[in-house]
Amino acid sequence: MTIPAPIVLVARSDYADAAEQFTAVQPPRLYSADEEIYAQGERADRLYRVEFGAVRVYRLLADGRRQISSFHLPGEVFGFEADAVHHFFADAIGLTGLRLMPRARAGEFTPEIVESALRCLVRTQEHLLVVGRQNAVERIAAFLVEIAERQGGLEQFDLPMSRTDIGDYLGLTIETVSRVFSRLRAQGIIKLVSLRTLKILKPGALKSLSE
Amino acid sequence: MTIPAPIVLVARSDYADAAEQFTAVQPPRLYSADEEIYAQGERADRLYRVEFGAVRVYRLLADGRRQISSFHLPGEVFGFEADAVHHFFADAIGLTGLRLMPRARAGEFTPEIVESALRCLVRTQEHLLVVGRQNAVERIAAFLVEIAERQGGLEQFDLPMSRTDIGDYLGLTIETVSRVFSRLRAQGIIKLVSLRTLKILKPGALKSLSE
DNA sequence: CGAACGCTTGAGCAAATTCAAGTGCGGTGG
DNA sequence: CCACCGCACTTGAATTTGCTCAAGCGTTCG
Repeated sequence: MTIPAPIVLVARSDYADAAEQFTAVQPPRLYSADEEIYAQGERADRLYRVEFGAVRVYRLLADGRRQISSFHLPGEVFGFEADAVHHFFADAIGLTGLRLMPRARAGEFTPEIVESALRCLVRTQEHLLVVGRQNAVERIAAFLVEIAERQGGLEQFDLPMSRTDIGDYLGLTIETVSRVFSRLRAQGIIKLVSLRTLKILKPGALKSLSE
Repeated sequence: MTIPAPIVLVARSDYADAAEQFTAVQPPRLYSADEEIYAQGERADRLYRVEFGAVRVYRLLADGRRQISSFHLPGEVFGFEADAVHHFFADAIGLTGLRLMPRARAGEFTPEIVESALRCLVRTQEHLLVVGRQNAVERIAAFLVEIAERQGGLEQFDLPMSRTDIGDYLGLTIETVSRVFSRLRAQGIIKLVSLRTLKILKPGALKSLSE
């Protein structure tokens, strides 16, 4: 089969503006802890970039069960939707600063933004493997490895989110999260400097637990 | 805060070509049952549109556990990756025809393709809720509703995939899938015309089971 | 200083998995 | 055309994992 020539999208000079909208000197919009950024059913006409703090994107069942589909840390872009309406909720975990950027239709994306969306897709698909096929210990290990890497690969870092958030991200209850943390601590694999500050003592052991 | 003007990407005349590459008269490439379409680690330089048949996209753990992140039915586009390398496997479920389309970098997408990718993202995130927070009955019900809708909303339709595939999509074992099918059948909610042909007798009941 | 909230820990339980037989359908060959 | 074979699926029993319910701890904040 013959491969046709690549498809090329060419930008107008708006491109430069697009990049600037995120790096502009204007201050980010502030959100306090647990403040809603958007809700399911709302009009989806913006993208967001995390300046500082952390964000959870989630969906709810009628009876209140919650699944967090992603956390977003500084530098990351979120808010992608297939049509004009949000299918998810998003809110700030702690005090958070976001840069807002308008979006209209799908074609009106810069290459970097499309790339962000694709990274988000791949990450979500990878997360599905964790939630669908790994046990509690593997899920927590994978989570810790992921967060450590996303925070720059340091062995000590802060968990911006609560145990409840972690459970709702990994499809576990808060009690199971707590028990696994305790077990990893007992095995000398991690150390809880404080409730929300974690130190990875045996990175190799943690990685092998996450498969 | 002032909202900057929308970003607009303007296409060259290549745009028309892009649409044509999928609808061209040349025959689709054929894949036999279980034939690999791409593998993890391979170079990702194409997109695929299903002409007929069905495709599974999945990931494996070292010990062979598998998570299918998506099924793709006729009309759907798949093969999106964040960088130049595939993070997943894809293969044909039965005899399948695919139209191939080259892709290079993320910016080189038509609006329709970007839209496809975003739909894929939303669908994956929604699937995460099913796998992370719903029980076996709810998962199967949600799966059947989803497949029925994607096949045009008919009450009778074929399941292109095996029970093993369904289990690996929903994060369940094949035995649990089978037991739930039997239970739904005993309750008169579904009827198995044959092993792979299913009729939904009580669509309302099924939908309420899927939450 | 006290209350509230987030977290931890324990005991019992339920849901889904594992292991182990069977069953039946579809395909192949006599 | 029928019988047989193999594989996918079904069903059952025992086991395990994670959940529910409940109590206690400790930190933080008013």
